[in-house]
Amino acid sequence: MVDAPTIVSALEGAGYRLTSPRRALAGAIATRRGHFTADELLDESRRRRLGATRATVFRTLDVLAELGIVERLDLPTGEHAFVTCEPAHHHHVVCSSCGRSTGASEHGLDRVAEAIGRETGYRIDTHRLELFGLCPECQNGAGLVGLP
Amino acid sequence: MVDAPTIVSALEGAGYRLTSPRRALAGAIATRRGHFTADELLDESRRRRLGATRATVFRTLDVLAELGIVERLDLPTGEHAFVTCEPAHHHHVVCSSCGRSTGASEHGLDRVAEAIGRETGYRIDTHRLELFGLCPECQNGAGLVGLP
DNA sequence: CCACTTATTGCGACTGAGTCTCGATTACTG
DNA sequence: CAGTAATCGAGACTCAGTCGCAATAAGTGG
Repeated sequence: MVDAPTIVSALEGAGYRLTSPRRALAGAIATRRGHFTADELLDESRRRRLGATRATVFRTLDVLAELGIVERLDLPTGEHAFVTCEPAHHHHVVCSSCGRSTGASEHGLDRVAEAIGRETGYRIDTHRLELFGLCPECQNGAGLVGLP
Repeated sequence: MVDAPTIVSALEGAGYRLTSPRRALAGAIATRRGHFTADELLDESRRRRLGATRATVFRTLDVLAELGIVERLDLPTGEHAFVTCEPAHHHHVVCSSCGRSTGASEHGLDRVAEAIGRETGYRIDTHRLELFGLCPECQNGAGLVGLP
């Protein structure tokens, strides 16, 4: 999770204009705990009159993804979703019950990638690891509480 | 890569009917070296009169994915593609230049997943690792030759 | 070899995510 | 405070993927 001012100043720092739809979306994204889809964000924008239409939501998410503030995620169902990322964590662990998500550090994954490079002869540039399972709360039966 | 008879007998073994669109698609898929999209397959079906329409292509790919003969892949661009898989290899390495793809074995990835589970408290059920880079041929400048 | 049952197909309409265009607006710059 | 260029809204559009239904054909039992 990332807070709204951080998102806003990242936009500013990268030379993007601070328009009111962008500020509003930054706020909406900051409150999200789990992963979210573009459509969920659009719904929230309509319900709470944030003043961001479909095109703007997608454009803003594109910009934020480019800045590394959110990351595109492909759920096992094939849906596209987004998560906010903390800079130090490069992989995401997604709860398959409640949708919460958290970052995870490398834990030697680069060594795995290296070994795979040696095995296959490929020169590996990027990799993507997505993990799915039950978050601690859902393991305790707490389940789908407290999510937006 | 997997050859056509293997695909056909897998379908048969699972109790699916061996229809002519399915045989034709099995053949088309077997010749693929890299990843391919449903639409590319559909195009080939139309060009070579394989007698499989859009719905059939998608339905067949669904079945084959369920049988583990092909696997859905999410390219970094967000496109959905498929690759044929060899049973022992559970991850895919995709060439970002020519699209060729090959399988890779675990190389300790399950230990990484385990460590991440411990770090985050999640009970990890499934993971997905996709690696992107340059295949040996493209590193040698051979590039985009010989692909369908 | 024939008739029956039922999975599968084709067709075409439909859905829903994401994109594009373009005129209007508005944030920054000087 | 005016100018300019980025951004926005609205809505048409595209494209992947799905669905429903009538027609077809694959496997089966006689």
